Amino acid sequence: MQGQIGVAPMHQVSVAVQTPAHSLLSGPLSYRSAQELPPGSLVRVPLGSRELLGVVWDAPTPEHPPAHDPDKLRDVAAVLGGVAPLSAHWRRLVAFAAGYYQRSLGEVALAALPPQLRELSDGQMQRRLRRKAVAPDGPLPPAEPPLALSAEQQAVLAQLHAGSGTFVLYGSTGSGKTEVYLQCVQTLLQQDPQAQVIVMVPEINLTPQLQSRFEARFAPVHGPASVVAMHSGMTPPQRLRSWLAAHSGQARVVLGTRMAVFASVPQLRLIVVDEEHDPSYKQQEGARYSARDLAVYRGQQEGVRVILGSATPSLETWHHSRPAAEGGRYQRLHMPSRIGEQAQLPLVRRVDMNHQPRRAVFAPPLLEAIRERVARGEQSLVFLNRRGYAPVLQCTACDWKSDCPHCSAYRVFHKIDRSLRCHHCGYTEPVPRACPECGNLDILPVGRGTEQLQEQLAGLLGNLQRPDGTPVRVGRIDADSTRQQGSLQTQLAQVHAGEVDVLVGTQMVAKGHDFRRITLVAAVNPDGALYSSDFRAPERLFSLLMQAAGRAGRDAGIRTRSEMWVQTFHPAHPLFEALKRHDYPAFAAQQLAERRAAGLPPFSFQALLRAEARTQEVAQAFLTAAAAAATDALADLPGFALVTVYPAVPMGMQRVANVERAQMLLESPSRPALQTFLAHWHAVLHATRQTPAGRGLLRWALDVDPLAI
DNA sequence: AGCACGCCGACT
DNA sequence: GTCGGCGTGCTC
Repeated sequence: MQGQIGVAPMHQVSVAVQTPAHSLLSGPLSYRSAQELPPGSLVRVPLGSRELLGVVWDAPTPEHPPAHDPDKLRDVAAVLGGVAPLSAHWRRLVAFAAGYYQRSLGEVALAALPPQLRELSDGQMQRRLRRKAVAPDGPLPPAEPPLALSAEQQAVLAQLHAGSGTFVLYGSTGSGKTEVYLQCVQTLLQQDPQAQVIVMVPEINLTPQLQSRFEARFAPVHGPASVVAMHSGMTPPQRLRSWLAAHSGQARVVLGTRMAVFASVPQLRLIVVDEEHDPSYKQQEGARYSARDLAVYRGQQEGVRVILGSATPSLETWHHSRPAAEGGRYQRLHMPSRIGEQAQLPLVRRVDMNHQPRRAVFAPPLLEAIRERVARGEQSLVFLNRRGYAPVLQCTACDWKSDCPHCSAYRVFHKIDRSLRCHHCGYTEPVPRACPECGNLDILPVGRGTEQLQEQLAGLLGNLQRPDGTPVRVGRIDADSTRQQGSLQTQLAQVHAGEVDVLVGTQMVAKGHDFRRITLVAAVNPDGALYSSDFRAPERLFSLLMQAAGRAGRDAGIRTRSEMWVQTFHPAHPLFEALKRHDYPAFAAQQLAERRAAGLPPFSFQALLRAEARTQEVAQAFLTAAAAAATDALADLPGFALVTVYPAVPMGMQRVANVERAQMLLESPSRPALQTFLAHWHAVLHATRQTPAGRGLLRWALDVDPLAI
């Protein structure tokens, strides 16, 4: 390299490398290169004493000269020649995400690449690329034929093919949304031998099921590597292989979780976001992006269709899909009917807990209904969104409770291993024999979780027999029972095989899994979300209950109409009224009216500044100083007056692992005004950290479009 | 954020 | 005398 100085002209390149947004090195760094490197090239560059993977961004122009002394630039160490440069579309997506979510370009760019790319040299890379794809054993099975479509599905498919832009596929659980995705993809892949699509699901758990459906349909036609998965549960080599297959155009379908929105897909023709309302699409650390929102942006940029599918769309999406005459930007497609012989939606029954025996966990009529199901050989699903045996342990003599010493939360009692576990920091201890405060031997569980429900149900149904004379079995599926790799799949298989009569579970079982023989779903205690301080709690509850209800009665062979039972102290609540009618539009209209009146999203835009420190005072002092600095430094910005900065407050979970957390809400009716404010605030925040108000601060972060406040 | 350099306590 | 604690400061 050095020998070429003065011989070959040296080029200057800007390179995005992984630098945190907090440091002063937030933009791309400048390097010298003997070769001219097209934007998007992958390179290795020296930074300090390290050598890092970087992405060539744009060459410095006269308008944007390198910020650094040109004589002190270091040379690009290596070019990953085996990998084609990342496209301008990909770079624009990354740049947009970095700007919108207030993170550094390099951080977003590198997070969007498979981690193993950072470790491989060009030589290793070339070897990896030369390795032939493993030939499948024997001939491929014939492609699974497409299913016959209902009239509704056909109409929707026709509109998808005729139109362009962003679509909302609003269809009940069981209305056959997946088949619509499959056939839409099939047509696109047939039309264009290079076409590629991205299909996203909210959770890793849901990928195997969908992947096998896509593979059965497309692998025999387009090759064994035509469908690849992309999620964080894969090993680094698997992720690299999928990424390269997508980047090289070999993979035609990229199926994955939110990270898949950043996949390099050169011939993108469609993005599907299934269950688009699901909160999992929002990344909750690092760059806090919404994969659903980025999918819509990416679709617009690349001029390809985006399908947002849900039975209960997010209110933001629903609002955007109002009629175009009212300002809607997405096209709403509706599939109201369930397909198959069992076309009815489950009957929703509300149980007024005010009129049930006091302290009853299960209302007698619900128990009776479960017993009937067991006797008929049908399955029931009991849903409670709280794992463990009891959320807190309490002393009967003094006021001791099972607090976590490191967090502002109770430790949860897990009877299975007699432990007290903090669900926030993980701190676990054996249950004390006596009260640690006063020595009293009577310490009692308060409230209940899935473990306790399972135990109580087993007790209440204990004398019951299944039709074949064997005793009733009560199973449980939650994050605790599925901790082991593959254990969820095993337990689901047991449920499918009919080994369990009553299944107790958290929201994990409400999402996406088909239970063919379940004819009763019960929500034991859903009232918590009705009067929550989180304005999105009702939306989440409605969606969860609709999804849970959708688990029931998907087997055409079962003749009894399935039922969804809701135990509540507020049976007349509008949320349950709408649920009873399966009336999402009514629920959405009511919620949107409230949001409009209160000036909440989607009628305003929000961001949170979060701060962490050893003490609450230090965390809040930083936030308050940051707000004051904004008033001083940003007052002349266009739209400044449209941004409301609320006072700093402790976070809902105030202390986690001995770190105090505080936050400050920003709100504006104008997204551009909020964006302008945030973009300029960044430098101010950085400077505020250096002032006395930033002393002792552990870290700060911005969350744009936060889901929970 | 890494990873250096740098200046003070308990060990082979 | 050195190994190592983590406090500031720099990285194109």
